[in-house]
Amino acid sequence: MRQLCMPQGVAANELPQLEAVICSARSVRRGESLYRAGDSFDNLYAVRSGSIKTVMAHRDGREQVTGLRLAGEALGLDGISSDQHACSAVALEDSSVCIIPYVELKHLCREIGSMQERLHKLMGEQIVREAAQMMVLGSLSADERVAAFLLDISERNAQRGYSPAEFNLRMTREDMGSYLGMTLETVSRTLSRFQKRGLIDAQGRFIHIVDPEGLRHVGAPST
Amino acid sequence: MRQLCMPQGVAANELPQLEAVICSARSVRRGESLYRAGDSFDNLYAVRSGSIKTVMAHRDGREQVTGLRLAGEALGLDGISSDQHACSAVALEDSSVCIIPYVELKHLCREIGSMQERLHKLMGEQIVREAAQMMVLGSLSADERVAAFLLDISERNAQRGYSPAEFNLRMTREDMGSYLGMTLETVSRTLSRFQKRGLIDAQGRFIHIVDPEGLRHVGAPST
DNA sequence: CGATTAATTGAGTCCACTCAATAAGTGTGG
DNA sequence: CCACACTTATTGAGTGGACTCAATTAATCG
Repeated sequence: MRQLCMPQGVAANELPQLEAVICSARSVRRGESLYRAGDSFDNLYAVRSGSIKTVMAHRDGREQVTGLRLAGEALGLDGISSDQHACSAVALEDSSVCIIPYVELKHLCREIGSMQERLHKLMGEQIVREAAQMMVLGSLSADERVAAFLLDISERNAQRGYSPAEFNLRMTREDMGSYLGMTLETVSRTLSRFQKRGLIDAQGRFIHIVDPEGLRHVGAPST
Repeated sequence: MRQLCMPQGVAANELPQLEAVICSARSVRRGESLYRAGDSFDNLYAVRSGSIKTVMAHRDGREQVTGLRLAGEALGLDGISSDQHACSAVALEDSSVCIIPYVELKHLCREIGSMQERLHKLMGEQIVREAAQMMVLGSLSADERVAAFLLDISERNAQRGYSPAEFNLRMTREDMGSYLGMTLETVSRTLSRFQKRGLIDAQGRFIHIVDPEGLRHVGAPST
C-alpha cells in the first residue's frame, strides 16, 4: 500500500504522516460508481487494485470516456475546481481505492514541501496527459489512435512493474471507442487488422503486443 | 493589473504579498514564443493583454493547437509535471504577460491558505477544461465543434467583462481547425453556413454572434 | 445451460477530407 | 499612395475513411 498511494517523490520519513491522512480504503464493484458527476468533492483517490474509467456527460446526454486509471494511479482531481466532480468514476472490474481526504491533504501540503511538490506534479501530469489525448483525438487517424492507446497502456504497465507486452484491457470495445473518439466497430476492425499484420495478438480483452515498434510506426492518415 | 494576475479568490489583504511575487511583466510580439516545448519551467504567466495559443507537437512533427488564453487567463501549467514545458506558447497578437516565478509562488502557497486554494483551483480548472475539450474532439460533429468553440469564447469574454456577442478572434482558420480537430476549409465552410443561417455575422476574424441560442442547438451528427 | 451482453464482420452511405482555383486581406518598399 | 508579394480565406469538385445498419458469432454470467 505504501507504494500505491501517492507513491513517487515522498521521502520515506514522511510516509507515516501521509498514512495518517489516508483514512481508509474502499472497494468498488464492477460497474459501480466511486463518484458521479455533480457529487460534492471531498476526497482524492489512489487506485489500489483494479481499474477505473472516468466518464463525462454532455448536456444532451451523450457520454464519453475521458480517462482510464490503473492500479497505482490517482483519481478525483476533476473535483478540485468547483468542489463538485465534473465526471463520474466507474469501476471496470472489482477494484479498491485509497481515500485521501482533500482538506487534510491540503494541510499536509502546507507543512511538508515534498507533499506539496508531489500534489502539484500529480495535477501537472494530468494536465499534460489530457493535452496529449487532445492531440490523439484531434490529429491521429483511427489506426494511429488505437496504436497510441495500446502503447500508452503498455508503457504505464511497464512503469508499474507489470508486463508491457501482455495485459487484460478490461474495458469494452465501446469504452475504447468512446475514449478514442471512434465507434466500437472501427475499434474492432482496427484490432483485427493489427492482428493480421502481426502487430498484436488479441483474444477479446486480453492483448498481447507482439511488435511494439511496428505499432509505433502505424501510418499517418495519408502522407 | 490587480484584477488580471491570479485574480479571483485572493483576499484583498493578501494582494501585496502576491504582488511581491509577480516580479515583472513581459511583452510578446505576434508570432513570438513566450516559451517553447522543452524549455525549462520556471514561471507561470497571466495574460495581461492580447491572446496566446498553446501548441503541442507530435513526434513526427505534426502540431496541434491545444489551448487559447485570453487576457486575464493563466498560462504555463504544462511545465509543472516535468520541470519542462510540454507545449509552446505563441502570441496571436502583440501581448503582454505577468511573470509569476513558480518557486516563489509555491512558498507563498505554503504561507497563505487562500493562495494555495487559488493555485489548486487554477490547475483543477485546466484539468476540467481539457477534459471538456476531449469531449468536443471525440463526440461532436464539425458544426457542433465550431458552435461550441464560439460559445466558449463568448462566455469567457462575458466573464472578463467584454462583449459576449462581438469579438475579434485573432487566430487563423488553420489555428481554429487545429484546435477543433478539423481542416481550415471545413472551419471556413461551417462559418459560412452559420452566417447563411443567421447564427453569426463573420467578417474575417471578427465575429458577431447573432443567435447564441441557435448556436447552442446546432444539430448532432445525425440523431 | 440458457439468456444476455459483447465482439466480429459485411455492405452501403455520408461527412469531412484532399486537391485546386480564386478572392480577399495584410503588410512592405518604391 | 499604390503596386507588389505573400499570407489567409472562401468556395467547388471529387474521394475516401469512418460511420450506420445489420447479421452472426463469441463471451460472460446468473
